[in-house]
Amino acid sequence: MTKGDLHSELTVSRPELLKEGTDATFRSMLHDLLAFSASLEAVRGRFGAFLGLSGIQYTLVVSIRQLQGKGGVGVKDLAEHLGLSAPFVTTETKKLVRLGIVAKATNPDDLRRVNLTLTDQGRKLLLMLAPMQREINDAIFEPLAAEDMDRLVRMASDLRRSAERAVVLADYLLDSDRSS
Amino acid sequence: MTKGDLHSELTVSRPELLKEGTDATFRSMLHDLLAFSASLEAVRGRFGAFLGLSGIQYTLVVSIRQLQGKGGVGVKDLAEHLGLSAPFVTTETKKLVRLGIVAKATNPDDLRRVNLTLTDQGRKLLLMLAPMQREINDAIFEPLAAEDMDRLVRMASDLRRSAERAVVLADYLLDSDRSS
DNA sequence: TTTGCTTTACTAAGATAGTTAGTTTTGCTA
DNA sequence: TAGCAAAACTAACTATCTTAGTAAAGCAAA
Repeated sequence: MTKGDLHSELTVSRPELLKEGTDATFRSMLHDLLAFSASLEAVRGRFGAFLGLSGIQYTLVVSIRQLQGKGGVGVKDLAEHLGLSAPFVTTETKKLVRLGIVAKATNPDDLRRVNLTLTDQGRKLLLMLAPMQREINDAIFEPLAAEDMDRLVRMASDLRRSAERAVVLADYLLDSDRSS
Repeated sequence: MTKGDLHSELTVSRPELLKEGTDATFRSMLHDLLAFSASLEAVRGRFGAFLGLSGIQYTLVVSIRQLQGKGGVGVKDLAEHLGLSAPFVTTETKKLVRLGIVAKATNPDDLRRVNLTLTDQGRKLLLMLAPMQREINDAIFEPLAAEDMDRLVRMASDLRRSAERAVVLADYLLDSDRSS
């Protein structure tokens, strides 16, 4: 079978990933990437546990800090930033408000909106976590040389965009398959 | 604040990631990596949908094909390969057996074990999917130059290992924090 | 200015993707 | 051969997330 063969069983066609005619290297790399991201999520869960939160609650707290700017961030913007549904953000932030980590106020310029901000306690919690984060994050990226690191920053950004496009493409292919 | 300051709010200490004294580059890279892996999972879900399966069922089918070797793969080995619990693999593979995609047989050499293999129909399904996979996978990695690709293979492998170690370290830090 | 469409957040209900605990059967070893 | 270990399974539960529908507020056109 050749590279362009429509009936090939190969799951990728880039020659860099086809050693000796198989896509084994590619599959192995994908498996590594998925395992890596599973560990990243697991670490996030540990960061949350350190603060008495679930992993997703930790992510919400960090994102609110990042996005709140001067006046706070809305439910919808926060949901979009994290790729979550707005109702889910509503219910989880309500829990964080009950815990005293997040404050919720109506936006005076648009009464439909809500301004989410961190409370003093929320900021304090994140500061308590920083030393542990530093140790863990350093451990994760320890094997990478300095040049690798710079390249990873760029590659992560490129791959994020191309993978998002690929999801759209997959939806399109799936749909044209269904209607054929 | 200096790099080694125990009270720094920085979440990483590698100088490559500290542009102008902030860890913004690092945080942004982490966000990109997590968004990338979310898209990879989304794509996996589309591959499953193409075959009438959930994302995790698709992953199980592919892993069974990869691990079955001559006589089939056991529930426990499959669960470990994917980082899942054995009971979850039991229930999901039962569904795949009902769908005629996977065959389950008692291992004659050890009656406690089970041999999971793909049926002819299962193999046929995966072959039907290959062209779409090739198109999607090529799209995902399109922005990477050939040298990037080689480096990514190596980095994925290194990062997988170091991140797994970091999870263990996080558990240790969490535990010593609890008991102090 | 009021009619109707859109946007924001919220509640309720439910799906999905897993887990832990406990049981049964088989295999292994002192 | 007694007893511990290992494999798979069942049941019950949990976390994470969605969709559908509702209510209130804003906006735009007649």
